[in-house]
Amino acid sequence: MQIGELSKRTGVSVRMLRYYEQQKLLKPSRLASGYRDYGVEEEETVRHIRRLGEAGLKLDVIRRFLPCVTGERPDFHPCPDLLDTLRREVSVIEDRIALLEESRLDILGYLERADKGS
Amino acid sequence: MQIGELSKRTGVSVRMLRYYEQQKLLKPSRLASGYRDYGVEEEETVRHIRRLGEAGLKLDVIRRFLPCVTGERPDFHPCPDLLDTLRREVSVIEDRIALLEESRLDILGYLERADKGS
DNA sequence: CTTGACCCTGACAGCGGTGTCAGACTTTAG
DNA sequence: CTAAAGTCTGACACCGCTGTCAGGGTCAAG
Repeated sequence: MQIGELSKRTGVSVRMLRYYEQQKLLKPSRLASGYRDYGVEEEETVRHIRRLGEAGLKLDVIRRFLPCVTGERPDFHPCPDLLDTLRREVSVIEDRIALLEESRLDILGYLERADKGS
Repeated sequence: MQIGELSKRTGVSVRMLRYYEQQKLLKPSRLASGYRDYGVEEEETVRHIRRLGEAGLKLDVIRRFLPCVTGERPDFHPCPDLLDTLRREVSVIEDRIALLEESRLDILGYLERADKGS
């Protein structure tokens, strides 16, 4: 599968797919033409990247984490500092969720009042 | 209260407090010296800004929303497009929460496996 | 009066991420 | 063969946000 196809399937721009490769998150093989050639599993990998990125993980953290997520290296023995990073990341995510829920209520509360008032 | 004090109380850098003003989110009065002079209620306003910003709202959206949040204008009659923006924002926030929870489980799941494996 | 802490404005720079453009090559369809 | 669509690399530029620095004023304590 080449890059345009993967882009369509994942909704991630061609630009960003190339960027992910530059950041060593993807390593597509190349056709004789030089075109990138992605395997089917890369589609799922891209979704993982998006999810984790959306959660606020920096790409360099994702890069280290990815082999575990994709199961590419189930035996992967991460260095303790990655584990620490991830544990910290989890609590950051949890804080973030809490904040989002507060904000959500802020806005919903206002919308409700606005509905009543109109 | 001047800017350094407000910064200490809110944990928001002096730089950002000035930036918020430039973005019309705060309008402190000025002392004869030209120093900014914040009222006590601004402290709460700043926390609101942070919460909403953390939730992904852009400052220009927050700017329009703020009068409602602070109750500065409880009678405020927002234009419908602000309401639309906010409704959309709520669903973006909800999507974001869902994503965060997925990511959280991704990471927790991995950490658990790593603990077992060690 | 001097010193140090605080404040002012304005500019520059960086972050991670993203779009876009130019110039060149490849592939596919007509 | 030709034209259109897809791809390649590399660069430039912007976004929102944030830090930092320079050059200068203000204020309170010694």
